[in-house]
Amino acid sequence: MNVKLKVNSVFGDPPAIAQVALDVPIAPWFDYRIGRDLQGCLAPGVWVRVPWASGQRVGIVVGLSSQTDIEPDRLREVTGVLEQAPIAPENWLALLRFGAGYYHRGVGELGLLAVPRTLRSPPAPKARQNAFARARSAWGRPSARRALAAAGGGLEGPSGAYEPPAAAAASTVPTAPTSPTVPIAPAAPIVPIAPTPQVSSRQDGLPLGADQQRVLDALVGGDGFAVWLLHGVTGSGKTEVYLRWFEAILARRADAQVLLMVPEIALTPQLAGLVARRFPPEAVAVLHSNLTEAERARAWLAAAEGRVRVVIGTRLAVLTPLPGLAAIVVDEEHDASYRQQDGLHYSARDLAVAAASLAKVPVLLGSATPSLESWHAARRGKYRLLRMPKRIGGGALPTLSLIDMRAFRTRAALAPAAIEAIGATLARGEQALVFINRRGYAPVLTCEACGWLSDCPNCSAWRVLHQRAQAPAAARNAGPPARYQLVCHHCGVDAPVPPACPSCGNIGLSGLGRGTQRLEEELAERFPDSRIARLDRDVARRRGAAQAVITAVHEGEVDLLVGTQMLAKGHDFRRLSLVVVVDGDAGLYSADFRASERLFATLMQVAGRAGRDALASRVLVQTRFPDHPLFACLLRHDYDGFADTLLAERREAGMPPFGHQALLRAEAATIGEALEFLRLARDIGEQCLAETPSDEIVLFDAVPMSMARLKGRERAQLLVESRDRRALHGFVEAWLAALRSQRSRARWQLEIDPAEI
DNA sequence: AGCACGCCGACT
DNA sequence: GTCGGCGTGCTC
Repeated sequence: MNVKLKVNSVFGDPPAIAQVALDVPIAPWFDYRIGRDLQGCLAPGVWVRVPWASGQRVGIVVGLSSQTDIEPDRLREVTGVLEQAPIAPENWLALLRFGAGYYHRGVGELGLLAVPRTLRSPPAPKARQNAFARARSAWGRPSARRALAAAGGGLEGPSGAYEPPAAAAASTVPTAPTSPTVPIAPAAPIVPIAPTPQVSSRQDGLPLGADQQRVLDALVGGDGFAVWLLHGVTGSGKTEVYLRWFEAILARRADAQVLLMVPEIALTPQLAGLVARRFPPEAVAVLHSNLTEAERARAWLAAAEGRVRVVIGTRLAVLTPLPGLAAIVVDEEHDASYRQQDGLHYSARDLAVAAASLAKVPVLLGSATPSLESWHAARRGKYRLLRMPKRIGGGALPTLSLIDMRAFRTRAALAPAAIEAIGATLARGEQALVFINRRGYAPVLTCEACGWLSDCPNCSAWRVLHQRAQAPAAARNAGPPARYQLVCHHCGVDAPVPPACPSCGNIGLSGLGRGTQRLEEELAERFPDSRIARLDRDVARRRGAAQAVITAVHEGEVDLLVGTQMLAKGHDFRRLSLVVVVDGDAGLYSADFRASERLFATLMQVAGRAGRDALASRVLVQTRFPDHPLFACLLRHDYDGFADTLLAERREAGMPPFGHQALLRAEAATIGEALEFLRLARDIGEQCLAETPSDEIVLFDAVPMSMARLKGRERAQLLVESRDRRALHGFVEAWLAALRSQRSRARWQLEIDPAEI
């Protein structure tokens, strides 16, 4: 490609061009002329208003330059500075630059993602008050912490202003080192944090356990950037370690801020509540997707101006500017909800590590079942491994056993042994949990007689059932309709479903992982006298409904709890002594190579729900594959064994974390159009490779996606793999440039490190 | 991504 | 006669 030639140099040295990041996905930034009145007022991190098409937009200056290659007559002028906005700290800008480069997106796309809408929309000329000023002045009011109270389960913050000791009140809001001659937001008092617990917590007054103390000592003794991987079983007291570490860090510097990332606030109310009670309420901000716009603006601004010391949030919180960032904790770091699944796909866990590195501060990744990526990094010595293998208070881990479902040819969801165990538990007056491990996996085909599974002739992946796209009318009349196909999501190979088992000739082939629909009826029939409650997405959609169910369980108003994924997390039910996992192998065989890693984590986690209060507890896992090595490790509570086995497999297959992936997804009105675009993209990719030979890159064939017929549009995807991350990113850069100049009716998007394929 | 402009169906 | 469907094109 030829380089472009037009460079409009501007006379005089003072940079006359501002590079402004906007939330517009067509360029990394946009150049604007700097008018005379704004000379010297602009610097990286300053928020500005700029003209955009027929309107105005809010953006952030990310650079200054004396030249541009935009034609002079198209170049427009910065309208003005948002003087009420806090200057973006350098650590945040650095994270945005890194993230934008890594995900091949614009700085503004990433950076403005987490900025509350009210703050990033251009101020209305006739608005009574500036959005920033409004959000700022509202923070002290009790209503501002309603969200915190909700998350924390009934926290009542002191009303009115908090009066800090004089020493702390003297400090000011830190500003970016690049801060130019722009008025700074009024300094707010910083809340001091004492190094000792102030309010009661679960472990208050108790000394830390030996493991906890050892881990805390290691953390507190660290300095500068480090990634710590804390592998601690459920109930080992990770939360208390986080809190004490935070207290130590916050006590060191009056402007220090810490970030606690959690998978989903609504599902980890205990953690949020604990933190909220441990620190002065005005020192804590909670950021999650259930906040109202006003709440979000207040919390975000308080964090961005350094007025709060502790920020608790879900994945988006990693993109909050924190001028005093001093440490990050990612709790349950393996959790899938750290990955943004639509729009701009990113991994908040990975960004947290990058943020820590760029800010030269430590980050702690905590989990009972670390992601294989993190485990591998720890094994290589890149991350520092810390262990807490025992439950605090010497509580025993639950006893796990398997129920072999191959013995039952009926479609009943529960085996007799499971029903019997539930009955015995209820008879003792204890609680039981029936866990449904349902997920939207495309099912693998299996033979009910011999256990054959639809493997792929080309790779180490499984082929999964796809509903065939509508066949052309001519073909439809031609013969028996082949409604299903077997498709490999990895290499793209497809074939009609065989009429009989290729291994034993049996006719009974079926999709794996069906048949939990009747579960509740079955339970109601079997245990008519028990109080049954259900908790799943549908129930949780209603505001407060999930909390109501959980409260009822805590108060002993429920005997039998039936639920999905959301019950696997965080909750600590005291009288729960039995967990039955209905479909313990859902996802064991799936198109997605990460499915078994997720299954193991889910099963370990749900097992951790049982018996945290010293009741002798059991976990029963129903499966049709009791010989699978995953279960052997699970029964022994052997994470290491499982992870190392899986790592060896991944190494063999060149899969992450040993290989790296990018996924091109396309969406069009018909599957034909989507595939056509991807085939073209593949040709273009091959050309890119021919120009810049890099034998490490593998482009696979386009795969039509069956499940995703959203809004009448069809989707397809194409996988790219490489052993060498740099080579992959270099290729992607060139490939994207070529693809963008292509016009197609297909809508497409490139995903780095795809979560599911 | 928004948001304009622009050219064809069912409604007061 | 209009309101409105979303196809196409543009934004420093």
